[in-house]
Amino acid sequence: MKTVLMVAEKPSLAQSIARILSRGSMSSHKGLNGTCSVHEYTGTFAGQPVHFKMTSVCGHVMTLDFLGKYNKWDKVDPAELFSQAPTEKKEANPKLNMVKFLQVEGKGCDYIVLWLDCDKEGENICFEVLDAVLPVMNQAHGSEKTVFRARFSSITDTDICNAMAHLGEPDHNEALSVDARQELDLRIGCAFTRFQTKYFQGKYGDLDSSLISFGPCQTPTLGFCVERHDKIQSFKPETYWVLQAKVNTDQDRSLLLDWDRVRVFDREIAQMFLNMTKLEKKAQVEATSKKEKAKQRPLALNTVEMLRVASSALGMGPQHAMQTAERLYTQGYISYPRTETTHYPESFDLKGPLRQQANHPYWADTVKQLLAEGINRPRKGHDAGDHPPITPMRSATEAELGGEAWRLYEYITRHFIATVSHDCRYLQSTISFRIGPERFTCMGKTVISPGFTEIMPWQSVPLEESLPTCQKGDTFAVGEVKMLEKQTSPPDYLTEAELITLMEKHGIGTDASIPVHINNICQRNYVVVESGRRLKPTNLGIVLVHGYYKIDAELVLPTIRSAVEKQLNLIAQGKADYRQVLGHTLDIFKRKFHYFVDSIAGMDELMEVSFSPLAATGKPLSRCGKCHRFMKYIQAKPSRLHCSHCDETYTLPQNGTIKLYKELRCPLDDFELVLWSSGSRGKSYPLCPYCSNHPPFRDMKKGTGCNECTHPTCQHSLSMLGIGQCVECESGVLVLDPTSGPKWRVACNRCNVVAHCFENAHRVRVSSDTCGACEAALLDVDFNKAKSPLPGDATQHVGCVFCDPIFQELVELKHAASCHPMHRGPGRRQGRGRGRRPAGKPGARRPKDKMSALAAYFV
DNA sequence: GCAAGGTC
Repeated sequence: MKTVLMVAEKPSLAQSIARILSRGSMSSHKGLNGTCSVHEYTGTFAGQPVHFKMTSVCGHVMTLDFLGKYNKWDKVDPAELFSQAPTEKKEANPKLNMVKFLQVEGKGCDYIVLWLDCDKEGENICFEVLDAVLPVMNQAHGSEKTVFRARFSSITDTDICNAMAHLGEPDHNEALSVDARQELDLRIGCAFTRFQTKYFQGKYGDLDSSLISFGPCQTPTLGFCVERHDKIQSFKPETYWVLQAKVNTDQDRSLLLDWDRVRVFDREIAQMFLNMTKLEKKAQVEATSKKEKAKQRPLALNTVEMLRVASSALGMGPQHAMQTAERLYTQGYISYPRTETTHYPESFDLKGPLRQQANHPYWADTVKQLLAEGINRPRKGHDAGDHPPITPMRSATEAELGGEAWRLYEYITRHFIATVSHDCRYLQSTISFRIGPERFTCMGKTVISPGFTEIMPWQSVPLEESLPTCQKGDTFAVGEVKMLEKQTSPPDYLTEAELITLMEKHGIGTDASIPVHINNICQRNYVVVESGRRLKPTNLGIVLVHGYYKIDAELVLPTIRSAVEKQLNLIAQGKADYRQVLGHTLDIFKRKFHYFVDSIAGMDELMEVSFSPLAATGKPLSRCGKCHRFMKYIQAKPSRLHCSHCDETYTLPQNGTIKLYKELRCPLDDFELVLWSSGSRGKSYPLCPYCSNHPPFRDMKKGTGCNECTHPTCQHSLSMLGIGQCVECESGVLVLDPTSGPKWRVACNRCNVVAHCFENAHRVRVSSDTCGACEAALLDVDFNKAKSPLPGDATQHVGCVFCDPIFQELVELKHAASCHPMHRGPGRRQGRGRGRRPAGKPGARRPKDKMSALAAYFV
């Protein structure tokens, strides 16, 4: 029997589609990556009995990047990224082992049916899948077709079966347009980002952003925020005047009337109108009207709308809202949360999800009534052909979900119930009055039937006192007419919800990527989220956008993205050649880039106003090994040391504090060492600013401290302070923290394992001897006389922290003990070693003299 | 260290 491989875009869809096509009779198992499942069943295909294997990828299989050597920022001129630098496709998520997985499942299959999402990205993934799988599939017989594309617009039985019955072919042009998009985004984004970052970070010390990024989506996103900022800044309040009249109604109440002219900007004129109306004692009714109006129930919920409401009503950022929604989805509480669709397919079972809510403590009554009286069909929305609108699938309580998840779930559920409820109907009454020559109006709303506003009370028509019943010609006594002086007020900063709307309107990002772009401009310190989730641009954000405007406004305008997308669509439609469009667009941006580089002084002028030059930033901290002058410690990200005499910058590890380390110097370069420590777990280690940026040994990585330095004799090095292999990670070594006394600690030099060793010891040294059982270095400990834990009056003890019975009592290496060879039984690891020996030479002792030690490291 | 797009 032949085998048909079928591939969907994500595991959840593979399952739903397989369930539909197999009519529920399939057997499933997890694939080798633990994420994707394989669903198998038998059926017929092209008139023959076959075995079906339905599985999925996880989004894109591949991602585009430059060849490794072009990712060295110091070695490559960003201008090269436009053409010279070759790109390669890499596995998007190496942990998933997607290519291998597809090949294992695809081996020996005869046909492949591609069930990827029916958009351009999906079409592109089709070819990524084919690249992986075609080489291992059975060869076709003669001219027989083996590759098929299923096109579907919803995940319903009829649509899926229909797609299966009318298979087509993958569209190469659509896939190519995505290839072009990827290459453009990569080359343009990286070139501008690297240039800006290096240029400004090399000049200013208080920029407070480790990355000054640029991108075709994030930059216009920032642009929207700064545009609003500029409007606020340039706003000039204007004074205006309003007439307000009160009339006394029969019921001994008064009624506030609005002036039909709304407002005037000339005080004299307002005064004139006031004088004229003041003469009049009666207000005459000129007309009355009553109109029945409806407030429409909401459209079914899609991602972008959910994100808007999450931000504006629930105070949840889009990134966080998406994470929460995804959790609700994987736990089965809601349907797939990433969808553009606001329309339920005809066949969608609306009553099922509704019934689920019939006993919910908060809305059981509303739901039961709807079920009894019949639901209202949801309004006709937009069908993007991806997934049904976001729908609650299972009832849940606040206690079950907790906090944030509950609030989002509650909103989703209320919204869903609202979509099948009736519109809110109300009566709008209007009375028009004339007082002297001026007209005034009074409006009132009374609810006829609340409809969906019952389940969405925040949408309800506000309760108002009802208007008096009257008719044309009636008169009321004027209680008071007064003139109010008011001022126009500036707009406020853009809310996140408004930004989402703007992005959607201009086609900046997609439902899945909008949260990412907003998050990016926050993380890069271009904007900060203020109360009410309003986005206030920082100085850096403002200067960047003003700089783009000054040099080349297209770099920040939302129009450039859509112009590029138009070109890409031509590729997709087969009306333009992929190479030509790509080459042409890259050429334009290359010119823009060179112009930007040549004109950067224009942006620099703006930077100068807000930021201080490197030399004027920071506090003197440690001495440079070259000129022996103090270098300044620049705290703003990326934190670093700057020697203004040598004009050199030395990057420091981030997210920790830096202190001078006892004025000790590195034996290799004479730089004064600094002590890096992280707050949370009390980890710290000395670090040479020069070695950390220019590692002296081949096996020392850039950006590391003395605890990874393999200097054979320096008292701060891994060689001297290392004890043994880390208890958790594979490559790390536990290193004594020489500054940690009196509560002595050892810490892994790779992962974040920190272990407490001894208290009440005034000195701890790492001995040159190793443990006979596990090869870890022995510790030589001098305890305080008064508090020594040792038997008798002894204060000194030498032993292995893992194996010595006295030390085992004291050392909090609980985790370590359980996986130590002595307690673990026959294990994989041989000895613990101390990591400071060259690998592959078990049992090799540390060379005793310096020369042979150096020789060992320089081979 | 960089983009934007999928998805987990």
